[in-house]
Amino acid sequence: MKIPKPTDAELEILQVLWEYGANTVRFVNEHLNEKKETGYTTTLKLMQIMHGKEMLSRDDSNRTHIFDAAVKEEDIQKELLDKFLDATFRGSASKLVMHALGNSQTSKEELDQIRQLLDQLEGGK
Amino acid sequence: MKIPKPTDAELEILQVLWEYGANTVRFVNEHLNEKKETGYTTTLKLMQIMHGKEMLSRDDSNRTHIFDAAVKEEDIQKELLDKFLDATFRGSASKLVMHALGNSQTSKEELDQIRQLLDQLEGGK
DNA sequence: TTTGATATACGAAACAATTCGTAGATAAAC
DNA sequence: GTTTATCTACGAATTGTTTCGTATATCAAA
Repeated sequence: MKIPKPTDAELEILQVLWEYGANTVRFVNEHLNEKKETGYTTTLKLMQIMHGKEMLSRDDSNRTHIFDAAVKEEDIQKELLDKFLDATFRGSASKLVMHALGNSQTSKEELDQIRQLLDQLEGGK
Repeated sequence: MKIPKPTDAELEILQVLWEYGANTVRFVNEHLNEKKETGYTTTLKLMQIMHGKEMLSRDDSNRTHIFDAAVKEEDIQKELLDKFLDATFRGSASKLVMHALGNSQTSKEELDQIRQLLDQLEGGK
Protein backbone atom coordinates (compact mmCIF):
# COMPACT_ATOMS: atom_id res chain seq x y z
CA MET A 1 0.00 0.00 0.00
CA LYS A 2 1.22 3.43 -0.92
CA ILE A 3 1.07 6.22 1.61
CA PRO A 4 0.00 9.60 0.30
CA LYS A 5 1.85 12.60 1.68
CA PRO A 6 -0.56 15.13 3.16
CA THR A 7 -0.03 18.84 2.63
CA ASP A 8 -0.09 21.23 5.59
CA ALA A 9 -3.80 21.96 5.30
CA GLU A 10 -4.57 18.28 4.87
CA LEU A 11 -2.56 17.40 7.91
CA GLU A 12 -4.57 19.80 10.03
CA ILE A 13 -7.72 18.02 8.99
CA LEU A 14 -6.22 14.62 9.71
CA GLN A 15 -5.24 15.81 13.17
CA VAL A 16 -8.85 16.63 13.97
CA LEU A 17 -10.09 13.27 12.74
CA TRP A 18 -7.33 11.38 14.52
CA GLU A 19 -8.15 13.14 17.73
CA TYR A 20 -11.95 13.08 17.62
CA GLY A 21 -12.70 10.24 15.23
CA ALA A 22 -15.11 10.19 12.28
CA ASN A 23 -16.96 13.45 11.87
CA THR A 24 -18.69 15.90 9.58
CA VAL A 25 -17.16 18.68 7.56
CA ARG A 26 -18.84 21.17 9.84
CA PHE A 27 -17.29 19.68 12.94
CA VAL A 28 -13.85 19.67 11.39
CA ASN A 29 -14.28 23.19 10.09
CA GLU A 30 -15.33 24.49 13.45
CA HIS A 31 -12.28 22.97 15.05
CA LEU A 32 -9.99 24.48 12.46
CA ASN A 33 -11.59 27.83 13.09
CA GLU A 34 -10.38 27.81 16.65
CA LYS A 35 -6.89 28.24 15.31
CA LYS A 36 -7.48 30.05 12.07
CA GLU A 37 -10.49 31.45 10.24
CA THR A 38 -11.36 29.11 7.39
CA GLY A 39 -14.43 29.15 5.17
CA TYR A 40 -16.72 26.16 5.28
CA THR A 41 -16.41 25.38 1.60
CA THR A 42 -12.65 25.56 1.82
CA THR A 43 -12.64 22.76 4.35
CA LEU A 44 -15.23 20.86 2.36
CA LYS A 45 -13.19 21.09 -0.82
CA LEU A 46 -10.07 19.94 0.96
CA MET A 47 -11.85 16.96 2.44
CA GLN A 48 -13.26 16.04 -0.95
CA ILE A 49 -9.79 16.16 -2.42
CA MET A 50 -8.49 14.02 0.42
CA HIS A 51 -11.27 11.53 -0.16
CA GLY A 52 -10.26 11.43 -3.82
CA LYS A 53 -6.73 10.59 -2.73
CA GLU A 54 -8.10 7.90 -0.42
CA MET A 55 -6.69 9.71 2.54
CA LEU A 56 -10.19 9.91 4.04
CA SER A 57 -13.05 7.47 3.96
CA ARG A 58 -16.57 8.78 3.51
CA ASP A 59 -19.95 7.54 4.58
CA ASP A 60 -22.40 9.25 2.25
CA SER A 61 -25.45 7.19 3.06
CA ASN A 62 -26.96 10.30 4.61
CA ARG A 63 -27.14 13.81 3.26
CA THR A 64 -24.54 14.94 5.75
CA HIS A 65 -21.47 12.92 4.97
CA ILE A 66 -19.28 11.48 7.67
CA PHE A 67 -15.56 11.44 7.02
CA ASP A 68 -12.83 9.52 8.75
CA ALA A 69 -9.07 9.27 8.44
CA ALA A 70 -8.15 6.39 6.15
CA VAL A 71 -4.45 6.57 6.98
CA LYS A 72 -2.78 5.68 10.25
CA GLU A 73 -1.47 8.53 12.36
CA GLU A 74 1.77 6.70 13.08
CA ASP A 75 2.42 5.91 9.44
CA ILE A 76 2.01 9.50 8.38
CA GLN A 77 4.09 10.77 11.27
CA LYS A 78 6.89 8.39 10.40
CA GLU A 79 6.77 9.41 6.76
CA LEU A 80 6.82 13.12 7.50
CA LEU A 81 9.49 12.74 10.14
CA ASP A 82 11.82 10.97 7.73
CA LYS A 83 11.51 13.75 5.25
CA PHE A 84 11.83 16.49 7.87
CA LEU A 85 14.85 14.86 9.47
CA ASP A 86 16.60 14.69 6.18
CA ALA A 87 15.72 18.19 4.98
CA THR A 88 16.31 20.03 8.22
CA PHE A 89 18.89 18.03 10.15
CA ARG A 90 20.59 16.31 7.24
CA GLY A 91 19.55 12.99 8.72
CA SER A 92 21.05 13.44 12.18
CA ALA A 93 18.39 12.01 14.46
CA SER A 94 20.38 12.74 17.57
CA LYS A 95 20.63 16.42 16.73
CA LEU A 96 16.92 16.60 16.21
CA VAL A 97 16.28 14.78 19.46
CA MET A 98 18.53 17.09 21.42
CA HIS A 99 16.80 20.13 20.00
CA ALA A 100 13.37 18.70 20.64
CA LEU A 101 14.10 17.87 24.24
CA GLY A 102 15.96 21.08 24.81
CA ASN A 103 13.16 23.30 23.64
CA SER A 104 10.06 21.86 25.15
CA GLN A 105 8.97 21.02 28.61
CA THR A 106 8.65 17.27 28.73
CA SER A 107 7.35 15.51 31.83
CA LYS A 108 9.42 13.20 33.99
CA GLU A 109 7.30 10.26 32.87
CA GLU A 110 8.00 10.97 29.25
CA LEU A 111 11.71 11.37 29.89
CA ASP A 112 11.72 8.01 31.64
CA GLN A 113 10.02 6.45 28.69
CA ILE A 114 12.68 7.79 26.41
CA ARG A 115 15.36 6.50 28.75
CA GLN A 116 13.84 3.05 28.56
CA LEU A 117 13.95 3.19 24.81
CA LEU A 118 17.62 4.21 24.98
CA ASP A 119 18.37 1.21 27.18
CA GLN A 120 16.65 -1.01 24.73
CA LEU A 121 18.46 0.42 21.73
CA GLU A 122 21.82 0.42 23.42
CA GLY A 123 21.32 -3.12 24.62
CA GLY A 124 21.64 -4.28 21.06
CA LYS A 125 24.93 -2.52 20.42
CA MET B 1 15.79 40.26 14.89
CA LYS B 2 13.15 38.46 12.93
CA ILE B 3 13.88 35.03 11.53
CA PRO B 4 12.61 34.38 8.01
CA LYS B 5 11.17 30.93 7.37
CA PRO B 6 12.93 29.26 4.45
CA THR B 7 10.98 27.26 1.89
CA ASP B 8 12.07 23.73 0.96
CA ALA B 9 14.24 24.86 -1.93
CA GLU B 10 15.74 27.62 0.16
CA LEU B 11 16.56 25.22 2.94
CA GLU B 12 18.49 23.01 0.54
CA ILE B 13 20.63 25.96 -0.40
CA LEU B 14 21.20 26.91 3.21
CA GLN B 15 22.31 23.35 3.97
CA VAL B 16 25.05 23.60 1.36
CA LEU B 17 26.28 26.93 2.70
CA TRP B 18 26.11 25.78 6.30
CA GLU B 19 28.12 22.72 5.43
CA TYR B 20 30.72 24.24 3.10
CA GLY B 21 30.69 27.88 4.02
CA ALA B 22 30.51 30.92 1.73
CA ASN B 23 30.46 29.97 -1.91
CA THR B 24 29.39 30.77 -5.44
CA VAL B 25 26.12 30.04 -7.12
CA ARG B 26 27.88 27.52 -9.31
CA PHE B 27 29.26 25.62 -6.37
CA VAL B 28 25.88 25.48 -4.69
CA ASN B 29 24.17 24.51 -7.91
CA GLU B 30 26.59 21.69 -8.53
CA HIS B 31 25.97 20.33 -5.07
CA LEU B 32 22.23 20.48 -5.52
CA ASN B 33 22.61 18.61 -8.78
CA GLU B 34 24.02 15.63 -6.98
CA LYS B 35 20.60 15.07 -5.52
CA LYS B 36 18.36 16.57 -8.18
CA GLU B 37 18.82 18.13 -11.58
CA THR B 38 18.42 21.90 -11.24
CA GLY B 39 19.15 24.59 -13.78
CA TYR B 40 21.85 27.11 -12.96
CA THR B 41 19.57 30.11 -13.29
CA THR B 42 17.04 28.46 -11.02
CA THR B 43 19.56 28.28 -8.24
CA LEU B 44 20.75 31.80 -9.02
CA LYS B 45 17.25 33.20 -8.84
CA LEU B 46 16.56 31.47 -5.57
CA MET B 47 19.75 32.81 -4.05
CA GLN B 48 18.90 36.29 -5.24
CA ILE B 49 15.49 36.02 -3.61
CA MET B 50 17.11 34.78 -0.43
CA HIS B 51 19.51 37.67 -0.50
CA GLY B 52 16.54 40.00 -0.85
CA LYS B 53 15.03 38.41 2.24
CA GLU B 54 18.34 38.85 4.03
CA MET B 55 18.66 35.14 4.43
CA LEU B 56 21.97 35.22 2.58
CA SER B 57 24.75 37.78 2.57
CA ARG B 58 26.50 38.59 -0.68
CA ASP B 59 29.92 39.79 -1.56
CA ASP B 60 29.60 41.34 -5.01
CA SER B 61 32.96 43.07 -5.14
CA ASN B 62 33.94 40.65 -7.90
CA ARG B 63 32.04 39.58 -10.95
CA THR B 64 31.41 36.19 -9.44
CA HIS B 65 29.44 36.86 -6.31
CA ILE B 66 30.10 34.98 -3.12
CA PHE B 67 27.09 34.14 -0.98
CA ASP B 68 26.94 33.04 2.60
CA ALA B 69 24.20 32.05 4.99
CA ALA B 70 23.07 35.06 7.01
CA VAL B 71 20.97 33.00 9.39
CA LYS B 72 22.21 30.56 12.01
CA GLU B 73 21.65 26.89 11.35
CA GLU B 74 20.52 26.29 14.90
CA ASP B 75 18.02 29.12 14.84
CA ILE B 76 16.39 27.91 11.66
CA GLN B 77 16.35 24.33 12.86
CA LYS B 78 14.70 25.37 16.09
CA GLU B 79 12.11 27.39 14.25
CA LEU B 80 11.27 24.65 11.79
CA LEU B 81 11.25 22.03 14.50
CA ASP B 82 8.76 23.96 16.59
CA LYS B 83 6.42 24.23 13.68
CA PHE B 84 6.87 20.61 12.66
CA LEU B 85 6.40 19.34 16.17
CA ASP B 86 3.17 21.20 16.48
CA ALA B 87 1.79 20.32 13.06
CA THR B 88 2.75 16.67 13.02
CA PHE B 89 2.89 15.54 16.64
CA ARG B 90 0.53 18.07 18.13
CA GLY B 91 3.37 19.30 20.29
CA SER B 92 4.36 16.01 21.89
CA ALA B 93 8.14 16.14 21.87
CA SER B 94 8.46 12.73 23.46
CA LYS B 95 6.43 11.08 20.73
CA LEU B 96 8.60 12.67 18.12
CA VAL B 97 11.75 11.62 19.92
CA MET B 98 10.62 8.04 20.22
CA HIS B 99 9.80 7.90 16.52
CA ALA B 100 13.08 9.50 15.57
CA LEU B 101 15.17 7.14 17.62
CA GLY B 102 13.09 4.15 16.64
CA ASN B 103 13.48 4.70 12.93
CA SER B 104 17.07 5.57 12.42
CA GLN B 105 20.33 3.97 13.29
CA THR B 106 21.99 6.20 15.82
CA SER B 107 25.50 5.49 17.10
CA LYS B 108 26.27 4.53 20.67
CA GLU B 109 28.06 7.81 21.16
CA GLU B 110 25.04 9.77 20.11
CA LEU B 111 22.76 7.74 22.32
CA ASP B 112 25.07 8.44 25.25
CA GLN B 113 24.93 12.13 24.50
CA ILE B 114 21.17 12.00 24.58
CA ARG B 115 21.29 10.09 27.85
CA GLN B 116 23.45 12.82 29.34
CA LEU B 117 20.94 15.40 28.29
CA LEU B 118 18.19 13.37 29.91
CA ASP B 119 20.14 13.26 33.16
CA GLN B 120 20.57 16.97 33.01
CA LEU B 121 16.92 17.64 32.29
CA GLU B 122 15.70 15.22 34.87
CA GLY B 123 18.06 16.63 37.44
CA GLY B 124 16.02 19.80 37.52
CA LYS B 125 12.70 18.03 38.17
C1' DT C 1 39.51 42.01 -31.65
C1' DT C 2 36.47 38.41 -32.36
C1' DT C 3 34.68 34.25 -30.29
C1' DG C 4 33.20 31.43 -26.54
C1' DA C 5 32.39 30.58 -21.79
C1' DT C 6 30.40 32.21 -17.78
C1' DA C 7 28.39 35.74 -14.86
C1' DT C 8 24.06 38.54 -13.10
C1' DA C 9 19.31 40.33 -13.57
C1' DC C 10 14.75 39.71 -14.09
C1' DG C 11 10.13 38.85 -16.21
C1' DA C 12 7.18 35.43 -16.82
C1' DA C 13 5.73 30.60 -17.32
C1' DA C 14 4.67 26.46 -14.87
C1' DC C 15 3.19 24.19 -10.94
C1' DA C 16 1.12 23.39 -6.53
C1' DA C 17 -1.77 24.50 -2.66
C1' DT C 18 -5.49 27.00 -0.82
C1' DT C 19 -9.56 29.71 -0.85
C1' DC C 20 -13.89 31.02 -2.32
C1' DG C 21 -18.24 31.88 -5.02
C1' DT C 22 -22.08 29.95 -6.89
C1' DA C 23 -25.33 26.39 -8.33
C1' DG C 24 -28.35 22.94 -7.14
C1' DA C 25 -30.20 19.41 -3.90
C1' DT C 26 -32.40 18.29 0.42
C1' DA C 27 -34.28 18.98 4.82
C1' DA C 28 -36.33 21.62 8.43
C1' DA C 29 -39.11 25.51 10.03
C1' DC C 30 -42.79 28.26 9.48
C1' DG D 1 -46.18 24.57 0.25
C1' DT D 2 -43.15 28.29 0.65
C1' DT D 3 -39.20 30.11 2.84
C1' DT D 4 -34.88 29.45 5.13
C1' DA D 5 -30.89 26.92 6.48
C1' DT D 6 -27.60 23.60 5.38
C1' DC D 7 -25.54 20.33 2.57
C1' DT D 8 -22.46 18.74 -1.61
C1' DA D 9 -20.17 19.65 -6.03
C1' DC D 10 -17.06 21.97 -8.57
C1' DG D 11 -14.92 25.65 -11.47
C1' DA D 12 -12.11 29.27 -11.00
C1' DA D 13 -9.44 32.95 -8.56
C1' DT D 14 -5.70 33.63 -5.55
C1' DT D 15 -1.43 32.92 -3.56
C1' DG D 16 3.05 30.96 -3.03
C1' DT D 17 6.99 28.48 -4.90
C1' DT D 18 9.98 26.93 -8.35
C1' DT D 19 11.78 26.83 -12.89
C1' DC D 20 13.42 28.73 -16.95
C1' DG D 21 14.40 31.75 -21.10
C1' DT D 22 16.55 35.64 -22.57
C1' DA D 23 19.13 40.04 -22.32
C1' DT D 24 23.26 41.92 -21.16
C1' DA D 25 27.93 42.35 -19.06
C1' DT D 26 32.56 40.64 -18.29
C1' DC D 27 36.49 37.95 -18.88
C1' DA D 28 39.74 34.82 -21.13
C1' DA D 29 41.47 32.43 -25.03
C1' DA D 30 42.39 32.24 -29.85
